Amino acid sequence: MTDTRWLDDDEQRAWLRTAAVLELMPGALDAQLSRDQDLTHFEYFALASLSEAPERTLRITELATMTNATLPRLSRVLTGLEKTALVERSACAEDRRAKNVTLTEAGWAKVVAAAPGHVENVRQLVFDRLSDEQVEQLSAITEALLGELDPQGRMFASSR
Amino acid sequence: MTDTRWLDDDEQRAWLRTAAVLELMPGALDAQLSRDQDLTHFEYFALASLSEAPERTLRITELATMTNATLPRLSRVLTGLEKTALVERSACAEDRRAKNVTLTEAGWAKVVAAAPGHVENVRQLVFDRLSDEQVEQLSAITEALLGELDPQGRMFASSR
DNA sequence: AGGGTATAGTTGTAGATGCAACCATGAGAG
DNA sequence: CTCTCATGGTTGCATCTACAACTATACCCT
Repeated sequence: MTDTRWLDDDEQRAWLRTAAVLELMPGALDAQLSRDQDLTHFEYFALASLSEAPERTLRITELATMTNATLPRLSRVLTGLEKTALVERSACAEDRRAKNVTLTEAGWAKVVAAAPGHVENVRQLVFDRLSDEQVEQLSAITEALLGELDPQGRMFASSR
Repeated sequence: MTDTRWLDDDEQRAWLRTAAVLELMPGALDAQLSRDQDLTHFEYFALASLSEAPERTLRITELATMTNATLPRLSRVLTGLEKTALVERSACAEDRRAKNVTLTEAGWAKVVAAAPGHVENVRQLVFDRLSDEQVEQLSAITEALLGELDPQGRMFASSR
């Protein structure tokens, strides 16, 4: 048990602000999407992930990994999205334990409808306030953090 | 309704990474605290906020503002913390609608016990991976974001 | 004073989420 | 072959959270 290496003033300030952003941002993202499109940010992210997959289809487990969801959570969210006909579950030929989820036409239309408002929101919340230089810095910083948070790159299967 | 200003490649990359950090960090913070101290990050943050207040006491509403919690949520969390004798509620003399929450001795001891592990965790997750320059950049970036997310500085009553 | 409105806090209730238990299928060892 | 163990997915249950309704008190205006 060694002595604690406390945060110095700069680190302290950076952390307090980061923690505040961490606390506030999810609500800001959810607010716009649920107000305008009756979607949570998680649902949007899941639909968007499907929309970029080949055949707009993924294994449930694969989607869970990409969205950092537990399987039970995703299972119930999919049940909800199935009720509004945005996705469909189907059996998986290669592995009969598994299932595929596919984005329906209505689901695709939903993503297309939701994307502009979401992007506009992200712009207002983030990019309108940052210089080009800061965007680069943010990119490098978050990449470094993901080295610890997500060493396998689970949330970046497609984008790497 | 004007055309959407889509994100360019740099912005896209920065946002994907930022969204991933936003998704993963809360779990990483909660995991350490609940494993080692049987506290959620929210509970820790509330206790820590009380520990820095004058008399280790705050109005419930004030604490709710500082922690970005709704009043019902905070009310129930306080009930839990009261059960383990980490805080105490008491009537407020100046306004008989209001109540004060005070950190007990046991609550103070809990914060003292929890802080080193939490700081160590934040170090591993964040500062060990960033250069001094990047810490400064992160500070400036998050400050800019809070300008939109928290224009009143609600989460920074004490630290500004 | 008296009435209307706003604020502080708690509680009812419904929806979301995690953990653990469960069922079905697959993969490997003998 | 079949026994054992691992994996994919769903469901039960406990907990957490938000929204709305409610009580009590304060403030304001006449």
